[in-house]
Amino acid sequence: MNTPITVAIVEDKELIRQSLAILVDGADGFACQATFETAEAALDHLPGQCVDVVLMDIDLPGMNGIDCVRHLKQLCPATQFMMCTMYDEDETVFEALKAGANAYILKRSPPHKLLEAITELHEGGSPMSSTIARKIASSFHISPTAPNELDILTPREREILDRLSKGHSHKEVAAELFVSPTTVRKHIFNIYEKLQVHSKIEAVNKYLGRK
Amino acid sequence: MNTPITVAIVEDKELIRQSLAILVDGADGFACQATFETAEAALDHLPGQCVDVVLMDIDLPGMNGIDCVRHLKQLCPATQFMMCTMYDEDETVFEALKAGANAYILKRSPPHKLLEAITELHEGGSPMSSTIARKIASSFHISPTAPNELDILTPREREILDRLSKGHSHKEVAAELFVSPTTVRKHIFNIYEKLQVHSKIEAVNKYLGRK
DNA sequence: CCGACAATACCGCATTTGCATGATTTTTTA
DNA sequence: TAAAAAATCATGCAAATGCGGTATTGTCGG
Repeated sequence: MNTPITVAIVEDKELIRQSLAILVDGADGFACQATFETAEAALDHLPGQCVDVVLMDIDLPGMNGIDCVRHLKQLCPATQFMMCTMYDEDETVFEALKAGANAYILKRSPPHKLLEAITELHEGGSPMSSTIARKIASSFHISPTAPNELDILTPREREILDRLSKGHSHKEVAAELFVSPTTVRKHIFNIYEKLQVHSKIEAVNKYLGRK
Repeated sequence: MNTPITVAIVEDKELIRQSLAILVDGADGFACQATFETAEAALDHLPGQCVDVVLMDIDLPGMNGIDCVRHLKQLCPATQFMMCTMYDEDETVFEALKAGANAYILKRSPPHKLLEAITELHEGGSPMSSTIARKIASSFHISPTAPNELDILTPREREILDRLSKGHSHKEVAAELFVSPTTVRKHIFNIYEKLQVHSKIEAVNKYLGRK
């Protein structure tokens, strides 16, 4: 415990902010260096003192915690951000991760779990409340409904669609595959019929599984 | 602890398999119902007895653990799979998640952590070793090189690009935004210049962050 | 052997798109 | 407030694209 992990807290609710500060400061090996009521206050003062870990509430008045992380991560790349929220809503989780957060825990976590999470985060891990982690894991699962659509395409059609998805034109694909441009156009036409679309972008979106 | 969590273990190394079985069976609330040396053996016998949780090694002789999960997940959708491996290589993590695994821990985890993870997994969580979780979290981060590209677009240009990405033509976008089609075309032209691309698909690929 | 399908290829037409040039008005910002 | 940036609109051309029909060849399964 030579040098304690320095922590900052961004949380608008007085009671929670104080509780967290006391918990962190009271524990061995941790030092609560600053607390802020708003995202704006954190943005003003944190860049100067770049702490190790920031506990960030999401539902703040004014700027929300996610946008705050997005900005702070630019200014303090070394600082680790732990989102700390009441709810486990789908969208916010992914937005927070995109913004640069490396941990996401629910406020209902027991105190010792919280301290453990801070340590893990500081050591290069990414602690997640398990329900949060499940959401993330699920987002990787291949959906069992979609794949059939692409199954009805022939290998040649998939080949062409793949090249279209990389931004190549009829002519370019034809040259790459050593066939006539009209052939490629015919294939594309067939692909559209099978996938029930009417443009390259719609076809590519289906191909890449994003609609 | 009314009904214990039933567990199966797939692991080729005798010593590790035995250790895990003893650990699980010895703990309160857990029951090790089967152990297998190979993926093939698990595929043969598991579907009949569908346990709650399967601990799956990845580096198996013959079929690897990831492909094994891919097949078993179809046959036993209710069973939860925990990948259990020595190394934390990038690709295998994501492949395992895609295959349907909901937990991924390193073998070096202490025994009590392992039991805790099994419980969490069974209760709907997705326990991950923290270094694994970091990899996953990082995969969501917007790369620090790319974002500038989209930042140089104006809000209006992003709006238009977003609609293009949904497969709308410039005419449709014009109608949606109540402006002239020529205006939309001008915007699109400006977008191409800023992103250094020459077609819709290339622009949309950059917009959606996949090149 | 024959029908179904895939892959190849062509013609033609209307529309969309990529690219160039130019201009006006509003908004932002220095 | 003056300069810069953004949003709006227009005209025009050549190429790419979407959509329709037609036809030949080869492969595969019944």
